[in-house]
Amino acid sequence: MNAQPAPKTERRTQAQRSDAMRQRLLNATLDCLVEDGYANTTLSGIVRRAGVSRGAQVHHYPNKQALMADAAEHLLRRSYKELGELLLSVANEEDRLEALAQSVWEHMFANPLFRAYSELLVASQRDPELSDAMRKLMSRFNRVFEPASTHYFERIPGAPVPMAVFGQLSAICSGIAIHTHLLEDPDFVKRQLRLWVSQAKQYMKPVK
Amino acid sequence: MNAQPAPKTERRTQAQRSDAMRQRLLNATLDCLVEDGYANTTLSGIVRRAGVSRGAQVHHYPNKQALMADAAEHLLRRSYKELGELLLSVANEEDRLEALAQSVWEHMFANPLFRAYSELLVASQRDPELSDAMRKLMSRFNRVFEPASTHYFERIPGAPVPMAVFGQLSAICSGIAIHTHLLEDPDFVKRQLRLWVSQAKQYMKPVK
DNA sequence: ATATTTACATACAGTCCGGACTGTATTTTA
DNA sequence: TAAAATACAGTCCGGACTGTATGTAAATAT
Repeated sequence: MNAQPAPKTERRTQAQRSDAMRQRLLNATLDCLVEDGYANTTLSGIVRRAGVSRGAQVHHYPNKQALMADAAEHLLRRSYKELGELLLSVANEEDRLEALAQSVWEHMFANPLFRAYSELLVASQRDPELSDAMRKLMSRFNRVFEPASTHYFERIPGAPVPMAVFGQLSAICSGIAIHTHLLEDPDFVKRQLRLWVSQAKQYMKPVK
Repeated sequence: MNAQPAPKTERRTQAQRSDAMRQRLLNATLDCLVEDGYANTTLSGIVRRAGVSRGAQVHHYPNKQALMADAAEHLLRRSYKELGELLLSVANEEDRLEALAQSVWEHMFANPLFRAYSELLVASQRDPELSDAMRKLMSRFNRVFEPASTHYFERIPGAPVPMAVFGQLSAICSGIAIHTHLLEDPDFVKRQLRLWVSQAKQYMKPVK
C-alpha cells in the first residue's frame, strides 16, 4: 500500500543546501552588525538570528574572521548591484546630477546597511583579511563608475575629470553618513548635497 | 637624629591624585582604542597599559561605558585645543584657504588619534551616553569655528556662507580618513584637498 | 546498494571579560 | 590626633564567547 513516505523536506542538491545556508548566515550577520555593531556581534547571536545551529556555521566558516570577510563581500555585492540600477534609473532624469546625488545618498548612504558597512570598515583597520575584501569593492565600484561617468557626463575643458568630482561626492556622503546620528540640523544633508551639485555643474555637463 | 623619613612618594592633594590617575586612565584608553579598536579594548588592557590596578579604574569609573564616555570628552577637548591653535597659525599664511585645508587634514584627520575618534564614533551609534559626549564636541567645534570663519573669511555675495563650505571640508576629510587604509592612490587626498580649495575660493575670500 | 563524502546538530573545554567585593594606604575633617 | 572619607590594590565569580570534538542525516559516488 503506502506509495512513498512524503519527504518532510524537499530533496535539494548539496550545492543548493550550502548556498541557502550561507545566504541565511550572511544576511543574519549583516542584520546583527546593523543592530548590535561589530563589537557586540557574536557567532551565537548570528546563528540564533539565522535560526540554525552552531555546527552549520562552523562547517561553512572555520572562524569569525572568515564569516565577517564573506559578509563584507556579500554586502559589497549587494551595494554594487544597487549602484548599477541606480545609475540606469538616473540616466533619464531631467536634472541628472541632482538626481544622482539624491539617489546615491538615499539608496546607498542613508540605507540601514550602511551601518553594517561602517562597522566593517573600522573593523577592517585591524584585519588585513577584511581590508582586502573591502578594497576589492572599491576597485569594483570604480570600474563600474569610471566608464559610466564618462558615458553620461562630459568634462568641461580645464576642469577636473568627472571621476574626481564623484570621488568628492562619495567622500562627502561617507563623512556625513557616519555622523548622521549626531546631526542636529535636519537640513544639513540637503544643503550639502545641493552645494555639491552646484559645484559639479561647473565641472561637467550631462551627455544627452 | 633622623629628622623625618623621606616620603617615598610626594605628598599630593586628593584632587591632584584623582586628576593624575584619571589622566593616565584616559590616555591609556585612547591608546588602546588606537591600537586595538573598540571591540578589543578591554578594561584589563587599559589598566595594564596605564600601569595601575584594576581597583583604581573601578574607583573612578563605575563601568566601561563611563570610562569610554569620558575618554571621548578627553579626546574632543584635545582636538578642540588643536583646532584653536591651528586656526591661529593659519591666519597669517599667504594662501589662507590652502593652508587651512592642509593643516586641518594633517593635524586632525591624519592624526593617529582619529582612529580612536572613528572607533568611538561608530560605537556611539548604540550608546546614547557616548552620543551625547560626541554631540557636545561638535557643537563646541562649531562655536569655535563659526565666529572664526566670519572673522577670517568674507562671504562672496550670492554664495553659500563660509560655514557651509567648511562643513563640506569636514565631511570630505572624515569620509576620506575612514577610508585611508583602503586607498590605493597615494595622491587621492592631495587632489581632493586641492579641489576643495579651488571651490572654496569661489565662495569666500580671506579678510586681511 | 553500499561506501564515502558532505551538511548539519549538539555537547564540551578553555579563555577571558566585567563587575563585585574586601582590604590597605593616604588624605581630609573635626 | 582621632575619625571619617577618599584613593587605590588585589582577588574572586558568574557568564558569555570561541573553537573543538563527536555524532547523525542527507547526498553523491562507485
